[in-house]
Amino acid sequence: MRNSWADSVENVATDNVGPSGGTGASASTRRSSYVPPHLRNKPIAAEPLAPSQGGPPGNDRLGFNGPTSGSRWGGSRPDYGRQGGYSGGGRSGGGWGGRGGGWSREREVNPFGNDADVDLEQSFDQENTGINFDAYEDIPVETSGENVPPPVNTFAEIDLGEAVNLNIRRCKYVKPTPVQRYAIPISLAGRDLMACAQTGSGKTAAFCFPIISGIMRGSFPQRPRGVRTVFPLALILSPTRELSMQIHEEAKKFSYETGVRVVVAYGGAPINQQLRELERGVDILVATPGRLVDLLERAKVSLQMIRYLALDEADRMLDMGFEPQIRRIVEQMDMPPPGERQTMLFSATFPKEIQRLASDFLANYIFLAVGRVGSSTDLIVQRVEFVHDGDKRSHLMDLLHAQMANGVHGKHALTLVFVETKKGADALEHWLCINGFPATAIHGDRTQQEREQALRTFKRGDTPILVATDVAARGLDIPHVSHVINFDLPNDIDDYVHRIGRTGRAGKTGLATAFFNEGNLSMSKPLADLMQEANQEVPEWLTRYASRSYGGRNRRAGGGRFGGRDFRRDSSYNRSGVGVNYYDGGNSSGGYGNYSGGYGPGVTSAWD
DNA sequence: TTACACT
Repeated sequence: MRNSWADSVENVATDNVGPSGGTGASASTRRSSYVPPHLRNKPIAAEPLAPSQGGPPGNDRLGFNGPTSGSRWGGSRPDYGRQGGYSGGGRSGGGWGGRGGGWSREREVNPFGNDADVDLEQSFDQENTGINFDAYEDIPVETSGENVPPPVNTFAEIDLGEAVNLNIRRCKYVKPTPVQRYAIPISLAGRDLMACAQTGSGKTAAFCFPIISGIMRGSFPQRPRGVRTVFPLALILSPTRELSMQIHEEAKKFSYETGVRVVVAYGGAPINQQLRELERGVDILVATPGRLVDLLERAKVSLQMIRYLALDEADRMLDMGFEPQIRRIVEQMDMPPPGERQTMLFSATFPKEIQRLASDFLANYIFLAVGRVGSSTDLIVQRVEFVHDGDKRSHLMDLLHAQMANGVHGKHALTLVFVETKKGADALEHWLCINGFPATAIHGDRTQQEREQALRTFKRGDTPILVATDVAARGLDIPHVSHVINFDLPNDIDDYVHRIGRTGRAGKTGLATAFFNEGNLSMSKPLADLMQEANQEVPEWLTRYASRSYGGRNRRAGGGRFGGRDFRRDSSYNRSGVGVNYYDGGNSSGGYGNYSGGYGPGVTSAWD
């Protein structure tokens, strides 16, 4: 049902974010044969498997047994340096028929919906991708580290395999985003990676594609069977339940009909259903830390077969609240150490002290910084207004009324309002509702059902205003958020960066308004600096506050147009200062000669 | 000090 205001914004917000993830759709009927998991990696017999052959016994749910060999991708890649990695390329003639396969005989739900294959033959124009590639022109990129693999320009250049390539087309991805262009070759080369890139710039695909293709072509020892413990090959951790769900949804699209199984586990939901999913088999586990620790303690999951570890929103995962849990998972359970697994850390912000912590998890890693696509660029118009606490509600009301008067609201113009506390979120939601604004709220004191419901009605536009705590600050991809209001400013500039990154997604423009008052003095300088960097109009009064330099504990991760800079380059972490050349400013060649593994000479001792 | 992360 469309009404006039919806029509009026239709032209403004015409993003198209690919196919919706329909559920209940039947699997493609084209799939005529099935290669069971326990045969997929068998040495290849002379004849390909007949459609009717094989099929696991009903209780064969731990898959991938038997000696492994066989890669459909026989060609060898240039070796970019990792010794003893898991990139099992080089063999030829193997394969499992390119028809997918899987852990159980049940049909895999088509995450693309019924009609996904219909237009596969059409040529894709950029209108369909949901990503405005023009916005990616001239994105500045920095890489550092030893022997950095060169970026690619097209998916065709990347050897991800037929099945993944098909999913890329189903996703209507025309060409890789900047972070994908750099991160995928790095990851395919088996290298560890620390990457700064705004979510919404294709980060999830950047770490999922290499993991999926690596699992498909890799050879792994037989996973124990007959026990209630499952042994995933890849672990993806994220700081919130909703973000884990979102990663899971995406990963299922990327792995459709590849035979690679993705399972999600998070708290607030009944554990039994998650356990059942796990017991049906799992290659890639997406999880929040708390629930994963629970599963590990119950010995339902073992990490001893982990070959890929990805931390999304890695700086959050390593900050005070999360660090002990993450260390426990990564260092104190049965996960293979750095060097024996491949580790990828992604975040839009990477403060140096967090980089230092993170380097414990990495071996000879490459640092990658992709200029922000969605936050401190001109894609987001940032405004700051001086509003006393007592005036915030009426000021918010003014903003919302003004929006409505301009026709900027409705299904395609959602407003996300960030507050500091859970109580504050409830209070503001209630106040908005009794004042006639269709609002809902999401925060950690609501039940998981309520949280998911809130996100759903917000996305659908049924409640086009969402009041949120920082639970919604990171990573969530909510199309059509046209306005982010920082009703309460966060205490940390990086949190601000993540919050406003909920708008201006995938190359589209957005508006971010912040309410500033005496309670936010410590934010004046970092906020003014950030806005300045982003060519935003900085109000004169904010510059005045900033020049008085309050607080000062608010670090900017890096300068200029980047979300961060390799802390190994910072001389304060490098006492010796002797010609350590980690850094190649032009992302091209040369300049790695002095790097000798680990963190490099003079660096390891810098903080111990 | 808050928020997030398991029953």
